[in-house]
Amino acid sequence: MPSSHVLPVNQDTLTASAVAAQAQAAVRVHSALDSGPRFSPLYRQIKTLITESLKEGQWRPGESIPSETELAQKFQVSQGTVRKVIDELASEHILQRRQGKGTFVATHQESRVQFRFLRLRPNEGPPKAQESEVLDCRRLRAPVDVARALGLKAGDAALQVTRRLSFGGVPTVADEIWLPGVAFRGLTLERLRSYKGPLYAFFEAEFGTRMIRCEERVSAKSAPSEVAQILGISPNTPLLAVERLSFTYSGQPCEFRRAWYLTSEHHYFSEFV
Amino acid sequence: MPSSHVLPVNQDTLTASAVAAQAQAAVRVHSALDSGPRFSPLYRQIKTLITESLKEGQWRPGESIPSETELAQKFQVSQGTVRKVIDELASEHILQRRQGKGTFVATHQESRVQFRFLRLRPNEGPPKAQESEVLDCRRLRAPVDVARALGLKAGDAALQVTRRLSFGGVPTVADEIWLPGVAFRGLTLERLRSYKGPLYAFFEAEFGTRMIRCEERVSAKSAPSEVAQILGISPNTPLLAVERLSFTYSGQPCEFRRAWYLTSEHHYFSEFV
DNA sequence: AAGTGGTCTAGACCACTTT
DNA sequence: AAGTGGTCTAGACCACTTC
Repeated sequence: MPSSHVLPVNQDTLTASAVAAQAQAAVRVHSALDSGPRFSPLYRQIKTLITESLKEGQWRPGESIPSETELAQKFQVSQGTVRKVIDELASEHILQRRQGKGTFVATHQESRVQFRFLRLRPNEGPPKAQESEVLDCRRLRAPVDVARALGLKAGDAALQVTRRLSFGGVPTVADEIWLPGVAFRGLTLERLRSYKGPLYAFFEAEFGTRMIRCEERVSAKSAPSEVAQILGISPNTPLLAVERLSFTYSGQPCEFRRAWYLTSEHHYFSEFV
Repeated sequence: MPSSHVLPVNQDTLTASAVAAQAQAAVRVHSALDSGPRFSPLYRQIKTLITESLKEGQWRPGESIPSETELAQKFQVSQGTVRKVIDELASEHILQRRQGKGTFVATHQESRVQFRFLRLRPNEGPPKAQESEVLDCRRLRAPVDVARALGLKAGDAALQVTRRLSFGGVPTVADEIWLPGVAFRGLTLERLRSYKGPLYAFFEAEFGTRMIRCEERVSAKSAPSEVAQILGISPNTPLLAVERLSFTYSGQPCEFRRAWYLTSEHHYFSEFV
């Protein structure tokens, strides 16, 4: 399995399928292990290859990837098979199709994306203007819980960013963001403050770390005094305590957030099907 | 082949209402040489027809729908077009495919489904056994806020169900469920208490109301005294206040819930991509 | 063996965008 | 006009389930 080339076709599986286009079964490499006839359909193999390319930054966020027909030729499969791959990646918000233009790598730069990860909505009226103040940014050794969340060893280098978010001038969120030190080498308070736009767009543009998925764990707690001070509220006000763990392409955790949401004028919105 | 991409009417194999719907779709001819009104692609028209059939209860939850080849014949399209429709409905959890067996109408009876709408997870360890106590069920006139949520007129008949949920014997959730009176005529405390299984399974089996999607709005509040009493906690304990609005096939709201979650040993889990 | 969903192909044409 | 994604077809074969 040559890892030297991601664009070139995986010789083992794909050229074989080209030769035996009619007899696909011949291509299906049953995983030589004894665990039964598990095979990977072509579109899965190709999805893996394309995901690898994205992981390695071969096509960067906002750029276009090759057309369906080009990819079909490259992988020696039909356009329909490539389509199925792109359909899936588009439904995962990893790629984005634009009819007549091409297929693009999704990015956090777009306005519609920014709202997908902002679950806080005003109880009434339209969304207010958001203001973000970076209070601090320091390089520390990862505490045990942070290290476990990020898949680091306790004591590894980590970055801690503290912020205050306000909506329409009202302080509403206080949070603490933890990042792995190695991936975010060179992050400073100044760079954070000078960047305009969403944090994830900053991460993706400046550090090549693209967040594609995240988990949140929410509970209700009384405001600790430090948090109450930041938000300008009285201690023991009930707040939402939101822990967010974000993941990048590879499924690697890339950010851990501990946030406090004031929900007197806002609420946390969640929809499911 | 119909180059106009309009469904033919096949009277034999369809119910009267389905035929009506189909005829309606057939009217949408691509009449325009110059950027006239948009017409739906075939698979959208077919998706609408199938959704209508589900709405009308032509195939009930848990039952199988006709095979892909049968549907393709009925609608006079290729199997691939039917596949695309079913793919979408399956991704929305409205249908469920089972290889070698057929395609089935999704149901709340299944264990894996029950967890999709239960966002409360233990902070540590595996999920504990859940116990549901129905405290009361009464027929009332809908208060203004409930009426607005459910799309009723204030004062319309409504049902109010109050419950207490416990996990591993620990009271954790107190909620109040509001249902439209007409759709749930005949619901009584006894029937609720005698039914084993998830509430949505009960609704779908006994009242033909299938919940397919819901929205939740979460905030942090101090426990009111009535709630504190039900949960056996001290008043003013911070709780999650969760308002849920559920929708049925047609997009019609069919349930409004006001719940209080104790999050000392549990948290509200949310994942997004 | 028959029936179901799952994968794949090759080719056609449509709609949209850019040149 | 050329290139892109979007829809649709007809047919093949595979994997899984049931009879």
